[in-house]
Amino acid sequence: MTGELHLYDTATRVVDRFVPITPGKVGIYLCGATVQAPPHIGHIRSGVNFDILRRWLSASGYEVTFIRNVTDIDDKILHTAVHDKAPWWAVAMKYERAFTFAYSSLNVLPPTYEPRATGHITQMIELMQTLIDNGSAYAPGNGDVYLEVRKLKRYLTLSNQKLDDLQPAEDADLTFKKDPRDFALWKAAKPGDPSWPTPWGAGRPGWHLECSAMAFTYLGESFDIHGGGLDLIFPHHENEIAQSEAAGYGFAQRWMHNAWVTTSGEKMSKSLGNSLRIHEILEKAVRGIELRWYLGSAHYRSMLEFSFEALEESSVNFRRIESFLKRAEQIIGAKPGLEYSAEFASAMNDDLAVPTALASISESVRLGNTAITAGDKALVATYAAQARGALSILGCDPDDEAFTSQASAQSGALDGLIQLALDQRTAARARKDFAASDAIRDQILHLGILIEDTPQGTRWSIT
RNA sequence: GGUCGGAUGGCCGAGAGGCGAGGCUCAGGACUGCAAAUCCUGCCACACGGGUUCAAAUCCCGUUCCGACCUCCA
Repeated sequence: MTGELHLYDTATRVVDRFVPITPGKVGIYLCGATVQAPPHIGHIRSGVNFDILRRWLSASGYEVTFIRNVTDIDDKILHTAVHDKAPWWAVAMKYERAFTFAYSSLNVLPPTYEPRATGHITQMIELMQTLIDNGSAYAPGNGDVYLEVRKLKRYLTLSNQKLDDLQPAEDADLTFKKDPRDFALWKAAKPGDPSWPTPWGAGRPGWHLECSAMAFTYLGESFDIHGGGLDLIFPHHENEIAQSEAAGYGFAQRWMHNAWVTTSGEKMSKSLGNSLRIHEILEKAVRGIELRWYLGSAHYRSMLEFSFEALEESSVNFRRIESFLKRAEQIIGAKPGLEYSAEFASAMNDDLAVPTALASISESVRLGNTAITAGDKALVATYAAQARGALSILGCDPDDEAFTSQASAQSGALDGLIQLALDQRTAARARKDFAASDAIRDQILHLGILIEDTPQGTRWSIT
């Protein structure tokens, strides 16, 4: 692959060269969370995958505008609110915070802007007005507003389906719809539900409208990349396209969809109850940086079959790279730089071939370790910079503040105490009292501190 | 019924006509007081049956199994 970025497009099902609308700039809209429950690792995989895309675009010199929405009003939020006996807006805020926590724990960069659906009712009404004025949508008079899908020039172009092949909705309500496949832009208020006034009656947004309205507000009529999970292709993204194109917008030039995290071969789903929550994994299993490494390690279009064994194995792999960087830092006497190899770049340019990019990092680490043995400081610095720079693009730089601030609290005094024990042990080894030195090593290991003897002296790390 | 994916070594996970990705595990070696770490070597896999080709994990035909979407979904 060349030095030019190539990306897959769900609409064409082909990997081709990425050409932005405006040279040097990229606008991305990512469907973010519907804040109805705590985030599971599938949600955050999507965040991580697109964060890697964003970081690679930035590293490649693009100025990226990254919009990731929060859908803070929908049926499930209202149901949860009733169940929890809490106001719907409290439910939405609670889970929005949980998502924000999960994103930041895994070093997913905050979006350029994070618009909430409820903050864009005005823009939605404007969009609906446009669609009604040009005959694409209709308000039957009960407060609902529908898009008339039979009138569209094209529809279902992403999922490549035929309108008549779709399984008819079982509960299609034809009281107000002209066609059972017409979808709601706006839903009339029911007693007790939150509502906003519109020219067609009080109500609340349908599911798809907010993304079209917000993408237009922040990225304009046409923008470069629209992303989301595989399951959003239909109906969500099809309906976004329908609304936006009916309004005369060019909308997204490229569609990218991340695949699932699965457990036992099945999609991780809220309804099946097999979801793995981010905070549970961080409490029980691994650090944030390791979870990120794992979630980012498979290609974004491949299923990732989750298991704690695989997560642990992946973490072992990561710690090897991390420990190389630590040793390299000691030897060169400074933080390694932030470069990346040509192999890494060409892998990333090939539709973000992270697994291949990972192989190039392993190569840098191996060569770097050999350079350490050889005592070649310049080479150590070169390979350490390659590894660290590549890690940084994947959002897994161990020296990134996002991670160091999580761990550094305990160091300080501990450092001195451990040094005391190490001095005792070094003295014992000097007088060949190996029973004593091994006893120190064993005892300190029980406390979770690993001691290693190297030609450069004894080093320790927290296990 | 329609649409779309997948099946790769003990495990994870790339690749998409020839030149054995990478990692983890395991075994052996080097180094080491011993460990650990590191490096080296080894472990020749592509669901099944046909076909095309000088050459197939990769292309074609068929089969089996698994999964996703079809108006809640990352």
